[in-house]
Amino acid sequence: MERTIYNASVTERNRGRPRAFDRDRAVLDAARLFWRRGYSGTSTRTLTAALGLSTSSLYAAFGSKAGLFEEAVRTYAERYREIYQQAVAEKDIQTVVERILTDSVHEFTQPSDTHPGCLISSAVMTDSTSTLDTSAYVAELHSSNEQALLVRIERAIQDGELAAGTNAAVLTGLIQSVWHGLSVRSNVDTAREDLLATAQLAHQLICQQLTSPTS
Amino acid sequence: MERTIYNASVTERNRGRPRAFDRDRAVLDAARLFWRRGYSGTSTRTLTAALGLSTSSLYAAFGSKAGLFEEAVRTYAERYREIYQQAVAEKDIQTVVERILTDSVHEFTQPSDTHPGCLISSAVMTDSTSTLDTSAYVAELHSSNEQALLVRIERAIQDGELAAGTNAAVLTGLIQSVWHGLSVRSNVDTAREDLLATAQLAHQLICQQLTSPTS
DNA sequence: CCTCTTCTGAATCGTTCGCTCCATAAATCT
DNA sequence: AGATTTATGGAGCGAACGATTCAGAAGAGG
Repeated sequence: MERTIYNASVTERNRGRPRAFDRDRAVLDAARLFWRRGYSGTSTRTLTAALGLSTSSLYAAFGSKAGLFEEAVRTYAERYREIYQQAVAEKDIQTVVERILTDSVHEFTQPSDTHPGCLISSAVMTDSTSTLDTSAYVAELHSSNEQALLVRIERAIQDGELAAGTNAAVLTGLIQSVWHGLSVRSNVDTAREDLLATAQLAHQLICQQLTSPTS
Repeated sequence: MERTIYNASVTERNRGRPRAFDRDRAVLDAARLFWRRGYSGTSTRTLTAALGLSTSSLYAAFGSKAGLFEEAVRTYAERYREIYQQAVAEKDIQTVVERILTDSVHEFTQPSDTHPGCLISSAVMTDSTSTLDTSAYVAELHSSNEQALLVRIERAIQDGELAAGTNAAVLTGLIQSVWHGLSVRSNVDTAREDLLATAQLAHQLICQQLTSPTS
């Protein structure tokens, strides 16, 4: 019945009084707050104060606190999906592994005023107060990324890029574990160069050993 | 002034009406709730309902919601500290790595009625509403564990157990990343055997390659 | 100009929050 | 036994929560 389509970045109909704040910017700022304080830990008053807008503006633009949260999550989730998709499209498996890890680290540790860290692994899953849809979406994202990587690794094994005995599922699990671990450490304190060094070492160990079928 | 020492597991003075619930058990149950729903996401009413006790009992036993949270965190944190300390005491570095990863996975994935998963990496850091003391404590714990591992790895390099060129700090960071990643994945959906396989592969890649100085 | 549409600010709704109070129950101590 | 100490259960406190409402402000279309 109600056709409240909380308009996305580009306003289609520009009649009426124009919005006084930058919508995309508000989503980014909100994401950073949600990431640092969790969903329940971030009140609407905190949001409106930090974003510099009033309650009614927030609800007019996003419908609800959960709506804003979901949009923030989706915005960042798609970045990680893109990283995976671009990575698995690489020609050799070494580059695939390297890009997944290092590109993600770069994404995790972007200059703080535009980036909230990895909202995806941490804040979402630990707060069941947030909408169930959102956690399902995030679970699907991880599963999707993992699946893409798994398929790519299986192909690499068939192509002889990886040793024949390699267990594709287990290797995928390891890379995913390192990825999640990098995400966690980026949220705590760890410097970008340290994370990159970790990514580099992981890439090196995985590729140098598994490419030579001397196992 | 007030000497409210919310008595720990063993009651020293057993005068007065005895407590009707198992205090330790309540801490475990509370930890599981905090882990799944976050600090702000877990209300005192949820806690009292799940733990089967009344508000006044909870506050008499733990002082406050934050007090119960802190005790839950510390309880589990000490388990991980112990895993690290026992692991770094092992004779050869291969066993050190293996024990840190596999023992932690076992701890992460204990039968669900007694275990909350890794409360430490996730729920605590993402909720700034929880006491600042707690996050500082958790940060110190991670730093302490990492330091213990770093020292052990440096010794292994000196002893020739690891290749001379090995960068101890980076290797420590990788193991920590895998550890955090295993923790995250245990919180989501991943089966114990998959996590163990990841731990095993990580151990294998790290040890087989770095022990032979053919790098 | 006027009308239509949309956004803004303030007040405020009902609910839930963490927490306290108090009368009562159940144990120990003398 | 009585006195003392501690735990329980229920009612309810003030504050903060997410969300709503509405009169007015500010643009666009005619």
